Amino acid sequence: MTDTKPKFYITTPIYYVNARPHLGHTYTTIIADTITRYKRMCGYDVVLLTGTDEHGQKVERAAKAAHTTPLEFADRISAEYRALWQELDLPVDRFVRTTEPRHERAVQMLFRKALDQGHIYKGSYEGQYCVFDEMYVDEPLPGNLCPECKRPTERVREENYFFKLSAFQDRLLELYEKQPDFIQPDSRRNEVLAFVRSGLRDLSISRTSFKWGIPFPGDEKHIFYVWYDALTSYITGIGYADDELQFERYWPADVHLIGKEILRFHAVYWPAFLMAAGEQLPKQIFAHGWWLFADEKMSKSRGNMQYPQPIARVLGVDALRYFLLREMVFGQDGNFSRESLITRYNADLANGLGNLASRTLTMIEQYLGGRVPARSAAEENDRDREVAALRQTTCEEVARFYDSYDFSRALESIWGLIAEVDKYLVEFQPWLLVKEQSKWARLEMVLYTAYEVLRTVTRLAHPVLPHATQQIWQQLGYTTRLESESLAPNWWNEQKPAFQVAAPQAVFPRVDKTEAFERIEAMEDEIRNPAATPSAATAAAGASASSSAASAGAASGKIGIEDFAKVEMRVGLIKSAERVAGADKLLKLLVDIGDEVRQVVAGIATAYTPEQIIGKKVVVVANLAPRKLRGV
RNA sequence: CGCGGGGUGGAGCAGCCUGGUAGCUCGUCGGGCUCAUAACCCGGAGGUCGUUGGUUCAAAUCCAACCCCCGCAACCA
Repeated sequence: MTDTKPKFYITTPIYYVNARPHLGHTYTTIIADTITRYKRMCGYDVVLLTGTDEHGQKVERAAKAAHTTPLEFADRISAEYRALWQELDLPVDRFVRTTEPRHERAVQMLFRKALDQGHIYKGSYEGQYCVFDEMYVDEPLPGNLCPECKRPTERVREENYFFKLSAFQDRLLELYEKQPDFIQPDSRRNEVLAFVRSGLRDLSISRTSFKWGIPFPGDEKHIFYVWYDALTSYITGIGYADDELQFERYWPADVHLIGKEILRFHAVYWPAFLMAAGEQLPKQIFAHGWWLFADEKMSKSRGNMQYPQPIARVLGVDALRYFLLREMVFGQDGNFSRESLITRYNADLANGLGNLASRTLTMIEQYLGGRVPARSAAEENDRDREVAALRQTTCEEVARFYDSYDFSRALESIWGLIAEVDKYLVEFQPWLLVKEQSKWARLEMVLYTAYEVLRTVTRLAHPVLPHATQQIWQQLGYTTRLESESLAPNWWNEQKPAFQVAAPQAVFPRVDKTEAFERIEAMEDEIRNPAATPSAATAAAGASASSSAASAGAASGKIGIEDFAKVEMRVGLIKSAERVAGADKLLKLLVDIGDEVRQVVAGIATAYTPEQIIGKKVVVVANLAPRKLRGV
């Protein structure tokens, strides 16, 4: 059945597990989700891919610092990403982890094809290497600092496998030439053109200095360069090495959505890697800008890291989506502030869409007994026709903007239509018409116009505001899922069924600015500075960390998956156990959880004696904040 | 000659590619209305569009030079 529909394959980057998901990742994923919803309403069979990039020296080192293995470390962060997308209702069709076996197969397959075509050679390279950025410094003079991170570089001589990037310079330039929209927006395309024209050097695509990566087929000393590995995930997720039919259906990708900082990898390396293997190229690389915070780049050290959860929890997921898509101008950087977030929420969502829905539905309910108004040609005047015309041009315009991923303009256009009807209602004052029976026909025509616009706006805004629009849709009297309604061209001419509206309910209740601000800020602080991590606490104090043994724990209340994902559970072996003086339920346990021996206090003395429990294995929540119990 | 982004009424931005009455949101002042989530509507005040020079009948918009701000260690869309 889906085979009859045209396909649309879209990807976000696969996010590096070195960082916890923040507003930036969320932005990209929200755009991807919005495009996905839009394309589905236009009748496409859409596949949305995201995932986590889990290899590389940085992960290896971060894991070591966290006293864990790279895989466990990656597991944890990867789970955080999945939990976040779930919390924000961003359903992804394919989630690729670069540590999966299928991905390893895909990378090796792509590589073998390039190898067979003679695009890979083994060479030795000696130069100044920046360990941190995992790259060679251009001018290999000893003592040079890394141009990226200004750290000292190390003299490294490596036998590496090289990819003949230099051989693809002309073909790449030809690609940019023939497909001007391959890289969007245009300003980004110019950057890439300049870079490629300046000359491409062959690229070392293997590493031997560390182990955390995908092994080279036939030469186990080597592992793949992280970008060769990571980019391949775009084909892993649609069956490159496993499912030829699926791969043929969905590849090439219709758009790779990325942030501007990884443009070179996507616009230069990736097409070259694919060309070398004889695979088709993605149709478009779309690079968006960054969110700045008070004009500064988001960064941990500045303490202005922004997380999406507080916004979603205080104002709702739709408010977050609306703000991000409305405020960021096409291809540029955007400024994030809670002030403008809340202002936009109140002005556009509460006073704009929410209020229009409320007043329209209330009047229909009060004046027409809830019956959906019908159009009457006899009562229609020029002004009505003007609004109807605007309704149609808005539909067409919004489709164009959505098609070019210009969300701020699409939303502006939709909101222009909302404002038009607010004006229209004041102009014809249905609340006065209702007082004279002779004007009831006219009244219905006015309400018809308002209803039509509200219906239109609800549908148009659905890709951006999936939850609120569904609510309004039901208040309009529909029982269908809005996502299964069409946004394909000319949908606006379809007949609407006759039925009763449902009771109006506020979909975007106004919020008190100060209060909302403070709530968001408080949650933000909590995420930024979580209670001291257990490893840090034990290392610093060498003292009491208390934790609950799962066998004794009884969860009270329900937690969301996002909370569960934060819980780090470890299996530990109980080394010793003793009763806690002055408490008849508590046992003090020393539990070996692999990289440390943790002291745990558990309220299980009534069920187990110390003798019984020594040597048993238990599940421990390893990242529970330490607390003193009975002085232990 | 490092790269990139930007300088437009109090704040945040659009417009610049495809020159032709300076627009939007918020704020502010005054008025209207009462269906609505103290909302909505109308009107006002407020800008020589960073500077200088050039092209042109005409420049925020094109060209040149200059000034200023921001990002370019890590995290990182």
